[in-house]
Amino acid sequence: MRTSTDRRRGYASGDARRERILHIATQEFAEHGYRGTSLARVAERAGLSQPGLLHHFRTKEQLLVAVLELRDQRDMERFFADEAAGGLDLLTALVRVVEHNSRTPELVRLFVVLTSEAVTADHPAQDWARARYERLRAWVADALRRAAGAGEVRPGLDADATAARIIALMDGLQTQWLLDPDAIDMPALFRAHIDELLATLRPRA
Amino acid sequence: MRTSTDRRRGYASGDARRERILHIATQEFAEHGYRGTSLARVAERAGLSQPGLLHHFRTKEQLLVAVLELRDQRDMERFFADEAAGGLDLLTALVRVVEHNSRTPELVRLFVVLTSEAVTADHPAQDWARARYERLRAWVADALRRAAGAGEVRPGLDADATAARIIALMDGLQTQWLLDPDAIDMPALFRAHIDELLATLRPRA
DNA sequence: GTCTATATAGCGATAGAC
DNA sequence: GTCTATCGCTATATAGAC
Repeated sequence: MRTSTDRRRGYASGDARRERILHIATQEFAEHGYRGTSLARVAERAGLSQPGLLHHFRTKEQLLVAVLELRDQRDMERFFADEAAGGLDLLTALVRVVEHNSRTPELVRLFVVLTSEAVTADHPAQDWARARYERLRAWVADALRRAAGAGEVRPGLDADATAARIIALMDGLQTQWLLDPDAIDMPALFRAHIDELLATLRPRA
Repeated sequence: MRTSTDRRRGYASGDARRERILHIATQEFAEHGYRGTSLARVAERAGLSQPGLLHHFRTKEQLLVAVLELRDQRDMERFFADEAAGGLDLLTALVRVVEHNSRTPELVRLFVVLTSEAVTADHPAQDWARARYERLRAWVADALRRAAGAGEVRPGLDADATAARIIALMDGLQTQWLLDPDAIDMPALFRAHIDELLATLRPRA
């Protein structure tokens, strides 16, 4: 929460501190989950006291929400800066996303941990997780439908089902990969799936 | 921990109580994860005090281990009683597993929650989760290799990669399904994947 | 085998001074 | 905006009586 005094002064230090807190909180939530993360530890690593931290984020839950919002925003920027992939190009763009993910395990861990923690009772990230999946599925399904409309795809494809399965595969591979990175070549496995999918999707393939 | 006194008396009540504790602990771990579960609540629901609970399981971690061991054992019994599926029959058997899972959401939740919680730092279920995936992958991959040896499958199949992808899909669908059961028809989506896989696998398909 | 009582520690959040 | 001090609560685990 910025005050008008901050704003008059340019609020540089306030925003920098806020950013730093969010950065560290992201790491801690990824490492220990929401329940396993302690505000005192986040505060200590950010170089302020625990009540000092709660001056910027009134509750632990608000800190989590801020972390999730920042991540969603950054991911969107990253993807749409890459390209506005319509139709089947989206699938090869997703392969690049997975390749990028394999270089940032801590962010992958954040999503895996929080998404699954969210299926427990009364978890503050529940609505976020549900909405995120809905958005992802709709996004992939729409691209498939556009591809079908453009004749890139043989008719009879169930776009929603295919979208759900692509996302499920991405997620499932992430968990196996985080637990045993040497045994699981996540990008190769995902690429193989997309390649096979494209082979069956294309008309007269 | 049974004592010799229990054993002489037939230890009926002791074992029954132990079973009851494990049953309730399974539900609690599924609902709240390991970190979110309180021994006091498990004890209360089991009808004894919290130190009374710790008489049967010396630590919270040992209670978790006992729950996981019991689940693994029950699942094995269930599957191998169903049939000893070798070769490609295993894949249709997996479809039946997913159908069964869709009728026991709480057990699915247990695995989803604990497996993902296990990717956090210093989690007591980490070794269990890693070993379980290794076992599952080897099991599916071996069946695929047997199918290839019997000529059921066209040559050139990467059994390990295919196994990892099948399991990843099962897992990813579970998460989406738990968050939004009405939007995700988990068994149908998994069956569709297996059907397509079988179509590409069979020689001259 | 189970209890009460308690040790010990950590948690999130608030009050109020500066 | 940040601090110290503290409240109120919950947690796991132990001691010792019965």
